[in-house]
Amino acid sequence: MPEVSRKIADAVNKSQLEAVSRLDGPLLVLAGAGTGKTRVITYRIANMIGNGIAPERILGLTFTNKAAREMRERLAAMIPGDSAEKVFLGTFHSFGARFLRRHVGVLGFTSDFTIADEADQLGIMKQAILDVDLNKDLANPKFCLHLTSKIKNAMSAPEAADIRDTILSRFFPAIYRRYNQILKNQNMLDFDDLLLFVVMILERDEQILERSRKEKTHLLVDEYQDTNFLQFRLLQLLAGKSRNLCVVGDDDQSIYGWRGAEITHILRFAEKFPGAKVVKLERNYRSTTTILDGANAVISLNNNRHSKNLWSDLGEGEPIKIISARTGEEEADFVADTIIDAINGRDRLSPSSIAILYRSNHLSRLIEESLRVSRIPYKLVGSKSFYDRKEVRDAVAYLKILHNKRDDQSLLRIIGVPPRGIGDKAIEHLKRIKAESGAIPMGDILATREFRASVTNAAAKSAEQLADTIRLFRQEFQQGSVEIAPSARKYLEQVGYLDGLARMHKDTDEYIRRRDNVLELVNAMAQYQGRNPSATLGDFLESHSLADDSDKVRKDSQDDDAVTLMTVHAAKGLEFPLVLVVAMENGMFPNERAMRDGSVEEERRLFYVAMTRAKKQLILTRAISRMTHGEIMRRPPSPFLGDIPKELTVSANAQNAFKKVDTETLIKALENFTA
DNA sequence: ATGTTTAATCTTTTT
DNA sequence: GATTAAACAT
Repeated sequence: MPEVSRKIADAVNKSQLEAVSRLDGPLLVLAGAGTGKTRVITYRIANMIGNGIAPERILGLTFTNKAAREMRERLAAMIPGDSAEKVFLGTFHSFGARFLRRHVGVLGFTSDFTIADEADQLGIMKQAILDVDLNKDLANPKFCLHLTSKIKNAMSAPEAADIRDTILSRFFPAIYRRYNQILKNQNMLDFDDLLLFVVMILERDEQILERSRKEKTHLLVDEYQDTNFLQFRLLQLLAGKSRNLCVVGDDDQSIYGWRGAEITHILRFAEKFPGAKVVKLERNYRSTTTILDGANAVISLNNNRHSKNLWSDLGEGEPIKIISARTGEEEADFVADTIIDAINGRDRLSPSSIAILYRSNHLSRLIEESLRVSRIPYKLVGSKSFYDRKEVRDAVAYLKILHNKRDDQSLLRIIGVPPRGIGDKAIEHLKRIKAESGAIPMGDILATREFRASVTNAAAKSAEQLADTIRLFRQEFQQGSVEIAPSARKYLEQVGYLDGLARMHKDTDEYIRRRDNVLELVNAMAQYQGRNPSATLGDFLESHSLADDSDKVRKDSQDDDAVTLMTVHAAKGLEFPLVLVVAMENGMFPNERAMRDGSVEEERRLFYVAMTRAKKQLILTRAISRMTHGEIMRRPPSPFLGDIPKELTVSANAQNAFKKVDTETLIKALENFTA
């Protein structure tokens, strides 16, 4: 076994040391919640470098950008020089994107491909359905995208899709092929292609495979329980015969089954990589025994799991609170009151040490209102983020068409925004000519005689202007060594978008707000280039496409010290002294639709993740009735609440928890007192 | 072609 | 309850 530096050996416990020091061959680290997983990974990388493995040859894959960022920071603090910079640490998808920029040529794409976002995918799928002449009532575009993703992730043929509808099952293969063809025509890849194409190239091309294996000799994967088939296959290919593959994960925290993740990968790792060493991390450094025992009791009801025995020596602490409110509003008020008490009361918690978790995004709304009324600073992770605003997406589309002239989706998005005399009719002609001509980019059609002859003078004129401006700035950006932010701003002005916003919104406040959002995007570009001085527009767009929830944080105040609101999914990997989980009702958590898909165990794992985020105190709240779809719904409490042993919990009603005295009663009481 | 009103459709989780 | 598509009026 390789030497481990004294500094590292002193910083880890016995089982952690095993995981850190065994550098060759397959290794599975089963890391329960709060057992120092990130610590193990970073120390392990430091140990690799300490033992002479070149940092360039280490490939660390994660599922979120945030996890990658965190690891790099911790690594940089640990090892001297710029070695930490040289390790590839990133998401599977960003690795795929980087790999494909080099190699995607063999599949007929060019290296300046763009990544299709959800809106692009939907638009392309709608077009594909239209192209195969199917009545759109028969082929739901969203459902088709779902099927497409499943097919790609399983690397199977569209004929193998599991479709009950006989008509759709007959047409789906054609739709699937047409969808991919449109993507290719536009030099675009969807998210799944980012993984699929890497695997295809590695399987097909022995030389690239050998070269890749030599380049990355030591692989490390975080959150292995979330890998899907493509990701598994990628690891298998890259690991090769040397199989220097270390995967870290916790089967109990597998919560992405709906996205194709297969828990069997972690359950059967030792079968797929015979001779694999297995290290279990069971000592929890995070939570009180009350919280841990509660979480263990809940998760032990699952059948499909590695047995494990998580323990901590952090003391019993407070019991788990279960609070019933009459309505969602009352629940939200209770949450705000609890937080005020935690901050100002004897606990003196800082807002940033408090998290409010929920199963689905829309549940944040009521809570937000209460927090605002109570003037509690908060930040919202994910959900309707800044980047989802219409004006920001429009601005991004303007930039995308600049970078990729074949991106028809972006052109269609911006051609009528702001209104410039090109309306439905002109767009019909544009699409018609596109269909007749084959693969000519729509942007080029704008300048053709046929198009100009088909539409009104006004439309032809502004189409020409639009095409000219785009061409002009495309050249500017292609020259490289451009300061992307100022150029982007100039472009958005000259193309008439910023002025257009004013025309589109008579309400000046709204106009200013939207313009500020667009300028905020420009600002984000400047910051991006500040971090990566040689960055091009394409680089910015890629990082924008691959951004995840943890990159999308909406702050309600400038204060960094704020309460965090997020979904349980977004909370994975994080910890907080005080955690509140809201909407603990049957149907909400566990989620009704998820239950219909038969994934009770995954819902339970999700609840396990929620519980194990808490270090000192866990509060679970529910509302007896709640507004959903605009009508009041009564729901029974979540069955998960009953799965927690009674001796670990205390239950109460929200209205008794914080006695609210309105001013009138107070005055009366005072009067009585003075009298 | 564009602006305004009404109807409809959904909210599970996301790289 | 909020966003988006479709229908209608200017």
